[in-house]
Amino acid sequence: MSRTTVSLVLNNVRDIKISPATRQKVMDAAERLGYVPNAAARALVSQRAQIIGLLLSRKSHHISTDAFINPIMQGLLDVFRQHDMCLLIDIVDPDHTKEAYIQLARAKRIDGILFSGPRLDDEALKLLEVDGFPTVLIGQLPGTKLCVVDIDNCAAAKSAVAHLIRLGHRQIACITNAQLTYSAAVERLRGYQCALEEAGIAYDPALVRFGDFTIESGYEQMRNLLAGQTKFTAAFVASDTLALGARAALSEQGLAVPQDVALVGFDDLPFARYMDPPLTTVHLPVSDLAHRASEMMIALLSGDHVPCDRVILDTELIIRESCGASHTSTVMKRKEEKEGERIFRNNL
Amino acid sequence: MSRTTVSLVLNNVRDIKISPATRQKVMDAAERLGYVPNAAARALVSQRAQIIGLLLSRKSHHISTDAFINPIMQGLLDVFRQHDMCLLIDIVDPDHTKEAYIQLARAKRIDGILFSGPRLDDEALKLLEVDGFPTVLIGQLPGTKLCVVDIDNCAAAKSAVAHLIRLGHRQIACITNAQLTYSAAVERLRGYQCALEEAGIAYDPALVRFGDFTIESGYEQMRNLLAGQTKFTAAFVASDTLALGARAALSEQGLAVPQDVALVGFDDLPFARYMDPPLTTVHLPVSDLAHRASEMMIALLSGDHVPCDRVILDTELIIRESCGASHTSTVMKRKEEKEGERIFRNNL
DNA sequence: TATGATAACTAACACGTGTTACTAAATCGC
DNA sequence: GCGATTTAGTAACACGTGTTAGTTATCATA
Repeated sequence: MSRTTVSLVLNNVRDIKISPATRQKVMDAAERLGYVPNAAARALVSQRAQIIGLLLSRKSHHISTDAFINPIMQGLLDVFRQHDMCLLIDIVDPDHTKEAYIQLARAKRIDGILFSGPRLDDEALKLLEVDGFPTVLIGQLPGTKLCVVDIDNCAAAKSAVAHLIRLGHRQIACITNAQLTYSAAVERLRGYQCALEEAGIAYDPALVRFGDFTIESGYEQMRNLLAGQTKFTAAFVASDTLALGARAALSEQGLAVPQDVALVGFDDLPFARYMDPPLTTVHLPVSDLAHRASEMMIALLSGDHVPCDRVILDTELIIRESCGASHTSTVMKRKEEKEGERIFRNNL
Repeated sequence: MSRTTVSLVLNNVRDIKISPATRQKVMDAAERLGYVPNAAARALVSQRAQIIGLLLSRKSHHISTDAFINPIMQGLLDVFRQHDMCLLIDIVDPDHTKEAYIQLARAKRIDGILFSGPRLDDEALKLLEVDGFPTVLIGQLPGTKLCVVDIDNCAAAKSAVAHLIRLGHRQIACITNAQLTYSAAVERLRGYQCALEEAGIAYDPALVRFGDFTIESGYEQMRNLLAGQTKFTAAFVASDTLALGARAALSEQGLAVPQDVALVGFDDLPFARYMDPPLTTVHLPVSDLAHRASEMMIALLSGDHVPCDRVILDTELIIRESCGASHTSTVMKRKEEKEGERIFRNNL
């Protein structure tokens, strides 16, 4: 019984004639010995590592509180499992070696890259495009030909702020989710500006602050806003994580939400509905994003024609109580939330 | 100029004579071509994949809200980066193929396994032990010889509950962080029981509920407790994530924290200090856990003698306001938190 | 100049698999 | 009974690297 026979049997190669007896003998032996083909040898000959890299483009210390990562990972693994793919994770921190992830690609340690949260100033990303390395962006990047799976951050943010305007607010503060090197932060800020403009409200930089992914930054920036001269009756915080910190800063100053300051978040993280008051926020279809991204990657790798290289998923404005638009009684509010929540689809 | 010369130069092999001119020529060419040695070929010949697997032992849908994972990943990557190691992530869900992760090991796709949150009924783990595969548990497992990095869940839980007792509470409810198939859940429950026992309080199963990692389960189980006949004035929720849900259930019923029900959590997740009121909780040195675990793995792989195969890190009870022991004014509370927080070291 | 030592480089093997081309045995058609 | 076809199995190469042993050129020494 040769090595070849074993390979043929274990890989279940079609249209090949192996007697059932031999086949069974091979299976038995493999089972008995706990034999599993060596991944490196297999990768070497097949030119496929069967590993996809998920690259998180943000500072290392921002990973801890990033609630976006987990559902993405879960979604990816769900799909990968069905294709015998593995998931490798790495951080792309501008403070580290710039081309670290390019090396992963060139060494063929990974077959493809899912790139989350691209930065506008990431030069290495362009290298990937030149190399023609299979890449899917989770998030957008102006002027790239790479595959993209994302939401319309601008439209989503606009709908959130428009909602506040609809409720009568004119002085609306904004805290971005991150610095403007991150494309999502730029887009969400732009949505804020668009909503103001459409309502004929002048954009006032004194009401805008820049966060950096963390709860702390939400807290600090809200304190900063409150310490400023310009008054506001509502705030759009472009990340639920930061909204949590912002709310803490508000109640620390004795300000009630939504009575004194109406609050709207972004992301609809799991805790948003359990905040006090429950947070009005933009729902991000994180799970869908992950599924679409991973399926696009699989298609890219299998050489199939990729039908659409630009997927923009719908978001929804989930209206809870932090914006002051909900009027269900406090006691029963959460019980009826599913019915009580009003949803505005942003991309119809 | 042969392939061998290139290999020698690029790997910076010591005690080998290569003329500076040749050396430079090699470096230049590599730079120009963007050459990076093929990982699979390297792994095949060196018998090292340079990849460590982080295995998350919990149900797939519990990954989303598990705030423990991110800081662990961050800590691991910090250490791995210095050793040219990569991080591969996978979920060990009892509903999937049991031996999926054993295959990763046998295929030598990964050099070692960091196993987070071992379940008592995981049979495959014993296989790893038999195989002698480099493994470090993050969390404990009775009767294993594997390396362990963990905290003393029992002592930590005990100190939290003892604190409530010290404040005068006698009817103390408990919601576990997970089902009792997870060793950490068992230990935390045991800590709760020990504290009661030492104070001469009878253990009442009517005051105990079992969570499952999610905010929802905290919410549901607290509602369940409140709907029960047995009254309580305090609750120990063995996970901050669940505590968030529990607090929502309390305020939904018009119960104030800590006036009506004192609350103590576990984990000291980033949001704990920003809850309203700030959550008294047990601080888990997550970052340390990750560092110690990864360093232990590196030592294991380098064949060094591993000095200690069982590292138990200290926890601290962080006293904020949800337990009713803090008396700083509400307005200034967070500002003075760092000084105002009282800390009890659990393992001296 | 002959001898040995050293510097600089290379040919050849090993790693464990997938795959192709080939051989031997068995079966079939007439 | 004999060539043609099908069935079952194998030898040999390729994948891209690290490494060992070996081969020239260069140079110092007696």
